[in-house]
Formats: sequence, C-alpha cells, structure tokens
Amino acid sequence: MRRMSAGEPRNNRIQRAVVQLILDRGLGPGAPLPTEAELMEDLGVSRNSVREALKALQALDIVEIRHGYGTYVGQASLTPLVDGLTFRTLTRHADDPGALAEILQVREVLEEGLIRRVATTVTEAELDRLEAVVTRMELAGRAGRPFPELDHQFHELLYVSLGNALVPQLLGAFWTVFRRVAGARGWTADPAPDVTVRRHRDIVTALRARDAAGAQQAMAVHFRGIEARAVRGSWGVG
Amino acid sequence: MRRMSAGEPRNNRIQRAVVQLILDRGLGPGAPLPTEAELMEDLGVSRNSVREALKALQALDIVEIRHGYGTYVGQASLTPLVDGLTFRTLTRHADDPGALAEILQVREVLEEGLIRRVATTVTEAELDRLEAVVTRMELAGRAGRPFPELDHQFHELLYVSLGNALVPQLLGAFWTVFRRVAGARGWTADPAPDVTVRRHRDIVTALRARDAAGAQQAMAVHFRGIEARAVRGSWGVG
DNA sequence: CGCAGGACGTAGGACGTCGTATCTCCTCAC
DNA sequence: GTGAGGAGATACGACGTCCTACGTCCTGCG
Repeated sequence: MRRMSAGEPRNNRIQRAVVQLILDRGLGPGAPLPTEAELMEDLGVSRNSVREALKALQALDIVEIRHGYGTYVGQASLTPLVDGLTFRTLTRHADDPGALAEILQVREVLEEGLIRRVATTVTEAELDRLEAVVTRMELAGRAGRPFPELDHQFHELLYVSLGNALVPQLLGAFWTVFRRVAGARGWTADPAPDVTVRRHRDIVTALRARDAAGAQQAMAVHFRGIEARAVRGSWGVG
Repeated sequence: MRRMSAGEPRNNRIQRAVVQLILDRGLGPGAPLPTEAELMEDLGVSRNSVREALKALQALDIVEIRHGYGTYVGQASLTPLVDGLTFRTLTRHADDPGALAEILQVREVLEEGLIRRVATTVTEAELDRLEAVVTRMELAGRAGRPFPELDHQFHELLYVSLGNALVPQLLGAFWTVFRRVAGARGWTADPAPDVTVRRHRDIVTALRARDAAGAQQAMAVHFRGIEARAVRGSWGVG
C-alpha cells in the first residue's frame, strides 16, 4: 500500500475531489459528471490536470469517458484487477508456472468453498440452465471446437444463487487473467474436451443431489485437471 | 469487461506500448523506464499524451512516477483493487450492509479454505510467531487499545507457509477495503477485544494440533463474530 | 412528414512554456 | 584528504491555447 487516494500531490487531490463529488451527490454508474471545463473551473486547475486525473480514474473504471459526449460514473468493475494481475503475472517469473499457479490456487479455494454453499441455495431452474450449458459444451467438443466461453459461462452461472455480485466478477477476473496469460504463453491447447465436459456434468449431478461434499470433490477434481494442463503447457510437453 | 489494453483510441495505444516495452525488455519492479521526453519521441506523440498514459498506468500500479527523478516499473500491487472496491462499495447501496457482506463472504470462503491447507504446511516457528501476535493483542486489549494492525498482521502471517504471494495481498486488499468502508460509515467500534483474542488463539491452537477441520471451524466462528459486528454497526444498534 | 446536413458541445491530442523536486557532482572549508 | 554545501542538470508537474474528432440535436429542405 503506497499512497493513492491519500496523496498530497496536486493530481491525486483532483482525483479524490472527483471521487468525493460522486460520493457527495450520490451518483450511480452511468450518471453524468461535470464536463472537463466545469471541473477545471470548480477545482481551479488546468484542463490537462483534469484530464490526467480523469484518465487515472478511467483506468480504475471509476469514471467512463466517452469521446465527444461527456464523462460518466463508471461501473467500478474489476477490470483494473485483470490488467494488474495480467501484467504482474507476465512480468514476474516470465516463464515460471508459479505465478499462474498462485492465481489458480486462489480460484480453486474460492470455488471449492463456494460450491458447498451453492449446493444448498441453487434452484432447479438454475441447474437446468447449467445442464444446458454442459450440453452445448458437449456439442462443441464433438464438433472439435474449443469452448472457453461456455466454460466461463458455466462457472459464472454456478454462483448466481448466492446473491453475491462480487463473486462472479472476481472469478471472472481470475479466469480472464488465466486465459490471457496462457494465450500470451502460446499454449492455447484445450485438450480432451470430453473429459472437461464430464467433469462439469459431475458438478451439476452432485448439486442436483444436494450433495455439498460431492460437489466440492467434483470441483477439486476439475481443478486438478486444469492444474495438470497448466504445468504441462508451461513445460512445453503438450 | 469493457476495453482497456485492447483499445483503438490513441491513448490506450500508448499505454499498451509502454507495457509492451516493459515486457519486451524484461524489466522488473523498480527498473527505470525511458523518460517522458524519450517516450514522446519513440512513440511520436506529445508529452501530454505520454503523461496521461503514464498516469493511467500509475493508477494501476504498473508504473511508478517519481517527481524530479524518473519513471519506474511499479510493484503491480493490488492497490487498484482496493481503490476500486472501496469506491464500488461506497457508491452502491450507500447505507446497505449488503455490499460489505459480499466482501466479507469472499474473505470468509477464502480464509476457511486456506486455513485447511495451512494446517498441513505451517511450521512450528510460524506458529510461535502467530502466538506472539495473539499475545500482543491480549496486551493491547487489556490496555483498552484497539489492535486492527495486529489483526491484519495475524491474518497475513497465517498464510506465508503456502508460498503463494497473491494470497496475503488479496486478503490484505479485502481487509483494507472493509476497514476503510467501515471507517467511512462511522462504526469504528472494535468491541469485546477479549473475545477476538480468544478466537485468534483458538485458530493457533487448532493449527498446532494439525487439526484442519478444527482450524476451519475456528475460522468460521471468527467470521461469525465479524459479521455480527458489521450488521450491528450498520443498524446503529451497537 | 421524414430525413439529411450542419451547428454546437465535448472529449482527444498537440505544442510551448514555466515551475518544482530530486540527484549529481564540483567546490571549498576544515 | 575528507566531508558538507551549493550550483547545475535532469525530469516530472502544471498551465494555456490551439486544432481535431466524435456525437447529438436541431433545422431546413425535399
């Protein structure tokens, strides 16, 4: 933790002022902010300074800038986390699987813990939708097409019953980082689609039986598969 | 996921170019970057554009700007996540405990899952250090002083044996967000220090016995306490 | 009445200038 | 010879102004 949003430098002051403005006025995502001209007048700074501050806030997805239209309150998504983690993983240990393994472990712990809770909250309708996704995976697999998007969708759908908006975003962020780094490393192999399909189906089956321990176990097995793939990929054996 | 690091706009192009430069040259945290003047020449853009791009990357802790000295590769910490989550929590549901509860649930799931693994990896030396922290908590509690920093330290120390650098940073981020939002809400109450101390000690005791299930249970109890505190605080009953 | 084109507002980008912080290295006193 | 202090170089911080690109909305023509 360095400074940020607690800084004495001029520019950070502007950032905090904009954030404070949003908070004070109770603005929600998508609400319009004052124009750059208004901000430079209200804060008594130049337009360049305003723009630099807005750019920084844009990088944090706290504001959204639309060219020729205006500045708006952002979605405060986890995009910054994705960018930061991707960079971090790519830059540290350039060809060491360790950095990716760390992300994978966090995902694993999260999903294994969450799936237990899901077993008691998931609805039959959601299970049907999950089943449908798995079926589509199966079709894609038989057609020889990879299905990263379906995989993502599955894991996102899995946790809606928790009513926790942060969970799918966080998992989505880790998923995206993993995918991006894997892509940058070249090993895009999505091997053995039938195995992947089966493991996803096992999870749905356990959930349908309201078997928390079984679901957790199925999820653990699923992650063993991903881990094996990652390690193999980094070693260039696959 | 919006755009960011995949954009066609001029400025994002500059950001990506800087990141690419770091990646290509294999620069690590603390390594010096070209000066703004060099960047504006290499990329064929104005200094303002360079500065806006660097400001954005600074917000992501991908670069670090030192006034009068130069620009350096940043630590790629989770500071952006802290800022983003704090903003998100403060802006959405302004006086609803739900947003904080989401963060708490993620922390809970993470720590409960991690503590099981720790039970098999933690060393005696680490347990001694944890014990020492708890003792200091006890002393602070008896003196009537709150000990948020010791609490943080305890949870950070807990997971070093996993060898996963991401875990403590992630938990630290959630912890900081929680604390900051709680502070902004006014309910700084840290009630019943003796109970908190006992719960921490229970965790250490279970770990010392290599009792994974017991440690997880102790952690769960610990979080029940935090949750109760949070809800009470937001209702203004405490 | 409908739609195409232009006026207007707003952000994107560039250039030049001055201010300020930090480091380096030289000088001078001891 | 050594170390403290200051001059200068280097690099970021901030400002003002201009022009361009983009979107919206209104107006006027068909």
